Amino acid sequence: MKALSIKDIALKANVSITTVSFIINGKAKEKSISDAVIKKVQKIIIDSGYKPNQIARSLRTGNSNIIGLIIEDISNSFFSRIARLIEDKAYKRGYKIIYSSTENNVEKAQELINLFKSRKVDAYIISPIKGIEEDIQLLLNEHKPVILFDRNLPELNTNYVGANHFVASYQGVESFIRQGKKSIALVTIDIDVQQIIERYEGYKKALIDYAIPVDEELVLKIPFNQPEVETIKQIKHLFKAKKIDAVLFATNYLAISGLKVLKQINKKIDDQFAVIGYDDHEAFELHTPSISTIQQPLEEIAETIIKLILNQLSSKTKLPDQQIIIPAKLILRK
Amino acid sequence: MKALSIKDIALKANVSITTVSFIINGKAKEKSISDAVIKKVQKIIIDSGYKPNQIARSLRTGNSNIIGLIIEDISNSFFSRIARLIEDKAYKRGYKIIYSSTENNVEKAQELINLFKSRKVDAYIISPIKGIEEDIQLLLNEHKPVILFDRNLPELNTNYVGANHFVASYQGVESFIRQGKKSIALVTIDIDVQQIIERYEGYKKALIDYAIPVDEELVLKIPFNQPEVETIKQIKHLFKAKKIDAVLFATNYLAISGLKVLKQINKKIDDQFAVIGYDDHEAFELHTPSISTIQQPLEEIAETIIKLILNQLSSKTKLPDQQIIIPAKLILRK
DNA sequence: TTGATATACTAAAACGTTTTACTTAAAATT
DNA sequence: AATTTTAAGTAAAACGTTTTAGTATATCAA
Repeated sequence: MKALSIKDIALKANVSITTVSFIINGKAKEKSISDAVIKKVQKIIIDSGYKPNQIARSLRTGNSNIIGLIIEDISNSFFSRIARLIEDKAYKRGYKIIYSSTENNVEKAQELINLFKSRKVDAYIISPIKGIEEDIQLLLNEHKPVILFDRNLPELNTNYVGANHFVASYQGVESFIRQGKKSIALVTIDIDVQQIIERYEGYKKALIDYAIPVDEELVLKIPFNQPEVETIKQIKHLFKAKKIDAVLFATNYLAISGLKVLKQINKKIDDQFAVIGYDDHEAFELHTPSISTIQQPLEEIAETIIKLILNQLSSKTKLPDQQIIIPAKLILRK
Repeated sequence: MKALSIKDIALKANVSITTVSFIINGKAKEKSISDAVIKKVQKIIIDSGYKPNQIARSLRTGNSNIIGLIIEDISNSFFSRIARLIEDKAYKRGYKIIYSSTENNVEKAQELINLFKSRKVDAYIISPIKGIEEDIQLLLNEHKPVILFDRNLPELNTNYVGANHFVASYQGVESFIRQGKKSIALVTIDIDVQQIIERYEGYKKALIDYAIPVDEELVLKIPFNQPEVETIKQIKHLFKAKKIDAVLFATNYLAISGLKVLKQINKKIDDQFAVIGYDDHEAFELHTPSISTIQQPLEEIAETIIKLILNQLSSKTKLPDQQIIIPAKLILRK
């Protein structure tokens, strides 16, 4: 049983395909189709359950009403939450989102961009990784709206929405210092992306501003994409080797691993030892004691991204690029 | 700068479009195209960076190498983890996944099915809700492979992959009873889907088998989709109103809410009070004490789903429907 | 030498839309 | 009465592929 086509509808209504198309696309008035015909065709469409073939439509028009979302890993709660928010907001405005994970793998990211490109998505929301600058530049050359988020690629002239990681990280460390901490560790990730570097810079700047010597041995850079057991081993080693009274984790999964270590070595979080996580996670609030964290304003980030996209899609001329930095919030928990 | 088309390649190579198409699709040998021509065309394709337009391809062939995944909520870790696994496995076999959340909203689910249908996805993986039986039946009528997972719709003749919730729930309660618990609560969700009902049935059966009277007041059915504050209120009320020594939560987010309540009312999990969650969650392991849980074998579920789909896609005849029930595992933690 | 078969390739239809550039008749304007 | 404008619609091209049904030449078997 083949699906109905516009031809079938035209046949049934005894009008031309063109007329049906005009009616479907709301151009009936402007193309001076009579009310009687409009009514008749609309009734047939409803009764028959006809749905236009979007593939044919896309082939003809070159667009799709679909926005492609490329993220690092959908199973990370930061990304899945933001994906959900973006999806909701886009949906309300008549756009669908399709998303896929890169796993921080350059080839996979490139393939995804090509997949989305060949599917003619109207715009791209990308949490990028180093190595895909050229591929993104190609999108920009084709005048496709591209919004980077979470991580910026400064060499690219496009839009970016992200949190102020430098300030957030600075404030986290500052709060440690105000509690009288002196030996403050940073567990971060060994990857050359701007937002991670900013977190490190914020950490360093705070120490310097408060005249605390920066000890590089207190900075643990976890290799990217390594199995969690390894990460746990390294964090455990740091905690044992150095006398530490506070630790800032640069991502939520590092913090989760860190909390597992604390549990394993039976080290308590208390007046002697403080922890701040990043990006929040349900486990943080629930933990005993609750874990303070640097919270990115997901709702606001999602909203900003969607607004930027829609502005661009509705404007015929290229809008100026915007770099929107949204403050992150330090949530202190006891 | 328009994208290259097959026509451009044909022109450059001084051959027909047909020849190029055969070469692209690996049919050159079978269509007896000479090696020299194959080489020449392939070189031009590589050098020019030509990528076939998938939309045109889909329009012509009616398929897309894309599998549609429809889930309840991508921000729920059960779904985001399984989405990630499915994505990985499909990707390795040359299929892409596009996914979207229904939020348990019938209309949204229907729209998504229509979206995917109009995008000509080759197969559907659906975590269904009541009310979309007809829409799914339409897919089946069109002979599209459909795999339901997590929840079954028994009135539909199609494939299903899910965990054995009845047994899992039974075993959870049984383990409570073996610990000497008598007043065992179930916090579940008020929704008419099979896998949730099974969890309730397993709970009841275990109590009956061990001659413990079933007290309906110990079963809290949380309305679906209500804000978490409400849920917390209701659980708090249950814990205060009744003398309870064990509680089984029927989903991971209910367990999370329950743990928040325990924290708020400062009730400890210890020899006097036991908790089992469902579907696992990073917070469970990290919690002090760690929370036991009923773990669905995500990896196995994902693998089974993909296998079923690929079998169907590669078979010309309709394969018999399969209902695959995979045991869930009770993970006891201290 | 003739008909069959293999080799090497191609023209054109088809997929289902949108959109441009018409046509035809009626109404309005001069 | 002749011309212009408006109303109501339509034919056909175009989007970029895949695939069917060829064609033309060379080779082979009888």
